[in-house]
Amino acid sequence: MTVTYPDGSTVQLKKGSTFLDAAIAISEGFARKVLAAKINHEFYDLNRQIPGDASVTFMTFDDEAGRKLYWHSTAHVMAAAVKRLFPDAKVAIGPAIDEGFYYDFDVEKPFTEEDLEKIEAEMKAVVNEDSVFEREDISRKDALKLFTDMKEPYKIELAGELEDKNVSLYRLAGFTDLCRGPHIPSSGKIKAFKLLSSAGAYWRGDEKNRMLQRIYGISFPDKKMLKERLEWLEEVKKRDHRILGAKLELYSVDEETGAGLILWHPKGSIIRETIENYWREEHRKRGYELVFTPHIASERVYQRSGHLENYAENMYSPMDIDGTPYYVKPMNCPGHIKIFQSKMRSYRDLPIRLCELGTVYRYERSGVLHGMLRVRGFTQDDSHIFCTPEQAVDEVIGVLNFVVELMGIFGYTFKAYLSTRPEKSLGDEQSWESATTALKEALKRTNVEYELDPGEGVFYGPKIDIKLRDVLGRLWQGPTIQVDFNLANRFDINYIGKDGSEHRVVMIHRVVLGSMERFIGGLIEHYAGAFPVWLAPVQAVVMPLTDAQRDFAVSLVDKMRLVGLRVDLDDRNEKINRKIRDAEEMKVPYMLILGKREIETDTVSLRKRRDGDLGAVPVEDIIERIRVENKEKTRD
RNA sequence: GCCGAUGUAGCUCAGAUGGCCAGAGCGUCUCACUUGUAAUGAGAGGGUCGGGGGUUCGAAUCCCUCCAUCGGCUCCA
Repeated sequence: MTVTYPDGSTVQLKKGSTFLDAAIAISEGFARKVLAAKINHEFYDLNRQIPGDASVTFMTFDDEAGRKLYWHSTAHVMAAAVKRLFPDAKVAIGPAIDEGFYYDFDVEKPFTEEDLEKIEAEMKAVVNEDSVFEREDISRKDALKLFTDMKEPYKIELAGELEDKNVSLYRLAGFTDLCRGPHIPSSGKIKAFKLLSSAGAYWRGDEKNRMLQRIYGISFPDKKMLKERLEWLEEVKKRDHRILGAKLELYSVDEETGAGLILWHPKGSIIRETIENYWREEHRKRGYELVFTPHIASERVYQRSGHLENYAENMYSPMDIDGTPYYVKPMNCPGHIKIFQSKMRSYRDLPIRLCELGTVYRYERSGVLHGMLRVRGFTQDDSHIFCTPEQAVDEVIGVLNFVVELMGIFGYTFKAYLSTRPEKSLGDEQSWESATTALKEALKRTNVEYELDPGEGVFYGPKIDIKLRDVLGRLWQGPTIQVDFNLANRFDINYIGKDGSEHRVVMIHRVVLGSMERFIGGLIEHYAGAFPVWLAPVQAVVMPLTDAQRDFAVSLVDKMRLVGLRVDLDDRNEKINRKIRDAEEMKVPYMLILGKREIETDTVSLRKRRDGDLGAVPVEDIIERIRVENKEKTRD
């Protein structure tokens, strides 16, 4: 038979040859790397026979599919180890995830740290045995009987739901699992792995179900890769905004004040204020109008908006004002709508772009709170654009261009997702169709690449989600652009058209930063606390060597502050080494060292954080340098 | 909310099996030193041992309960 490789070359193999044979035909070395094979979109284990003439693609750890099956296979190894150590454990599911794998088990007692170590040791044994993954195709009926005999209720449930008449089983080291496959040929292919954590997880993610114990892990074909991965995790830990936020005195959360409520300290406030000022400027430039709306509103408006119907579980209990219940606002939309409706609007007035740094409060379950990233009170950089249907595409384009520019300033790249109509949703098919088309058109015309996220839209309209990629390659929820039919209808938001009659507006809801809390929390990690000059709470510290330079230092600080720079004086009775160390620890971009020599020559010894000594520089040049970076928003 | 872990000075952490006034380093304050590119030295002050309740002659240590934090599940700006 003829096997065709992806590059178009072919090889003749005798009938009954396996995929491994086809890989060996390329080279022994390549065959060692190959994990599984694919014909069209169907995956095959390497030891399976090639069904006939075919175009075969091989998967290795270098491609995503290969990594996933490698990790998934490691999950099997882990399950085999767990079953050996805990024969009563019931197995649930064990998929690969973006970075690694997990397996859920139903056990009497949650796993402890020591258990994980034991499981790791047992996994090593399974790997050393170089156990082969054996596939068996059986009827669904037989599978059900098998898992009933094995007393594996979760597998019975899963097998019972499969549509196919036949299902596949995989056996490894005495452990039999219901699994579609494919797998790596044998457990010996796993060269390096580590179990990372265990935690409770509901069966099928539903809190009404029993809680299982999930173990997370990661594996690699090379010890070095595991080491790099563990170092990466260390780096993530070092950048944790909760640690850096405290160390750099940016914010705190206080138990007595309440969980999930951010206290912005002076240094954190400077960062926020700087971003907010920039944000306001950029919005005015683009024809947005800034507004303020109240923090509380009567229940009537939330009845009308539908929040009490659809969003009540995220809203706090009302307070009584003269017999009427009032709610703390969970969203800014009603306020903006009321401003729009305060007078008749002509098509000539549109688009109207109202924006607000609006602080909202939402109930979040205690277990989900997380530093600045998940809080109960936060300020959204919110905007609602009211426009005609014809203007919608251009408005979305405007927002996308805005996003591109703004995210570039912070050094983020991003990925866009278009979420379409979910099952539970409002509005007619035509509205959804035209709004989704408008979003697509805008993405196309701005050359923003996107992925489709079918059925992931909000109930009131389709949306574009933009995920930011930080320096460590992690994705963060960023800007969102949503078309909202619901509110436009509920509030009956109209404009007078050319024809003199009323028409429904198109309402576009969007945030660019998301919320100040989440955005800045993310920025802390993105920059590892070392904010660029324009955002740094302290841009420079002036350090006199001895008291003799103190007066000169004070006048230098004053001079720099006068031109708007954020400068501190470190005139503590400490050695210069100490002052430098402390400023480096606080991630201050510039250190200005003043000694006798400098004063004589009207220079300052300039030191850049992380880079070190830059030598003596005339005072004016230093001021200019920092001013330029401040103005240009230069990143390190 | 659920599962597990954790909570000792401003910070990082010691304090087996319950037993004299609860310790260290860093930071803070005071004094000395007047300093040349990542921690000068000495001294002093600082703790309801997360809150409440209980067991005990005696609790930071054991039990109950609440709160918060951390890792997840679910959800989300």
